[in-house]
Amino acid sequence: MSLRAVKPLNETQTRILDAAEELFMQHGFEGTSMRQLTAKAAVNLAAVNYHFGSKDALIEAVFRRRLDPMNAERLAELDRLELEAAGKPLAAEALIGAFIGVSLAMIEDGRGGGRNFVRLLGRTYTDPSKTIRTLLGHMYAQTMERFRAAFARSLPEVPREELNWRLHFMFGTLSYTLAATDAMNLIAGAKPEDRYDARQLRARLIDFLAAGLLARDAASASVKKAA
Amino acid sequence: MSLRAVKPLNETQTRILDAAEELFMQHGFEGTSMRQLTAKAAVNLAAVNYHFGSKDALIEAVFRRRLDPMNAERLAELDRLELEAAGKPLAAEALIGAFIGVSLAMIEDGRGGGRNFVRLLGRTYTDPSKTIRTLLGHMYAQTMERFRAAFARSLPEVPREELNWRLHFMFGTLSYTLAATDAMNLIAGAKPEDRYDARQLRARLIDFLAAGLLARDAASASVKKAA
DNA sequence: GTCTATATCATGATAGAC
DNA sequence: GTCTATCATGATATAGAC
Repeated sequence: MSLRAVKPLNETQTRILDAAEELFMQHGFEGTSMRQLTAKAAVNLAAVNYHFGSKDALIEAVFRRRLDPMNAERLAELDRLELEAAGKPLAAEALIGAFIGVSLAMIEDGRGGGRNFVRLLGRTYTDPSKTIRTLLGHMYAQTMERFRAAFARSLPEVPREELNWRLHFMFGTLSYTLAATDAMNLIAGAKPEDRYDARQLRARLIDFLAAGLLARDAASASVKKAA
Repeated sequence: MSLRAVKPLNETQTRILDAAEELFMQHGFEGTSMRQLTAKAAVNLAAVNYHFGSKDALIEAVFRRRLDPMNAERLAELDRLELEAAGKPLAAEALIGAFIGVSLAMIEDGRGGGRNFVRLLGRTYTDPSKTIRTLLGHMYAQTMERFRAAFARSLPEVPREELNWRLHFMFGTLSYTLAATDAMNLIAGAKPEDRYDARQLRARLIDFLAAGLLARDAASASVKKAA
């Protein structure tokens, strides 16, 4: 939860975490062995258990190292926006930008491993394991609640339940976009890599998502009639 | 590729495939062992290798059993829509509905295992394994090309590259929505299960996605200026 | 703190009886 | 087609030397 509960990491621990986020991204948690992991990190086989206790505890540490600062940054940006707005509701575009911008900026952190992490994160949002889901749920709890409330104030004309769904869709789009940062897998004529420019992607996503969030609410009306 | 290349399955094979799509969905491909799988299917440990040859071949069979008919249905619906339209471009809403409807209908197939499959499919779209990605790419190739062309005719005012991105975002939303059919994981106050009604979800998704696909193209214009 | 060596168990695959 | 038994390998984790 708290930011300062994180102990400083020594070099061995950092190398383990870096290797872990790359291998977990490539092969999943269960598909990555301690042997692969310690070999890639160039540390001893026993080092993971010594420093983290177990493989599960390592998984948690991988997320905690990046996610706690990322969410702190999101909240700081939301604070800043709300201070500027002086009580007025924020534009949906600004809220979307504050939420997705932090992740997207990391796509371009190739050497520092941030890119590996956000791809891993994108995949993990859809991980069905209860342990993982609970872990992510806790790490995101306060951030999500603040943003949900801010979106509700920004879009008072969208019913609460409809808004929940649209926010769900928004996370889906972000999650998939992060997970697939090396290819538009299914789009036939699309070019990969070189077009994954974070700034441009940010602008495209904001346009797409803002339009979706603001869509005229035909669905819930028509279904209410049918039900 | 072709539909009729699929051999009829006996009961043992069907039980193996049903167990596989549930376990692969829950624990991933590498996290599922043959022992778990054959135990759940109530068949002998050697049966997978006898009937399918290997674990990898089983994975392919799992996707082929459902995906080939699903894509055939998508194309049939597209044929039907284009016939009706008699040469005129189709509405984006109709195209979205034809593409996503087939997957969404399977969410409600609890007993038949269709729900397990679409959740698995949602996860697999973001699987980084080259083998898996190539497999899905091949299975979707013709379908994607036909739909991409139809969307391009439907939305002539959206530049080709921008449209590719928006379709990418659309698959992301669908993928995540399918993968997370038991919970809006990250949305705090949201209720799960009982609200995952396929018809309502379909309407909500079409509204959201159509608005996104049709969004005024501010992003690519502003970035072109900056570049 | 780091390493080697090893304990213990699970894995995918197959050979061969029925 | 189904089964048991088994192989070779690789898994996580730890004990104990340095």
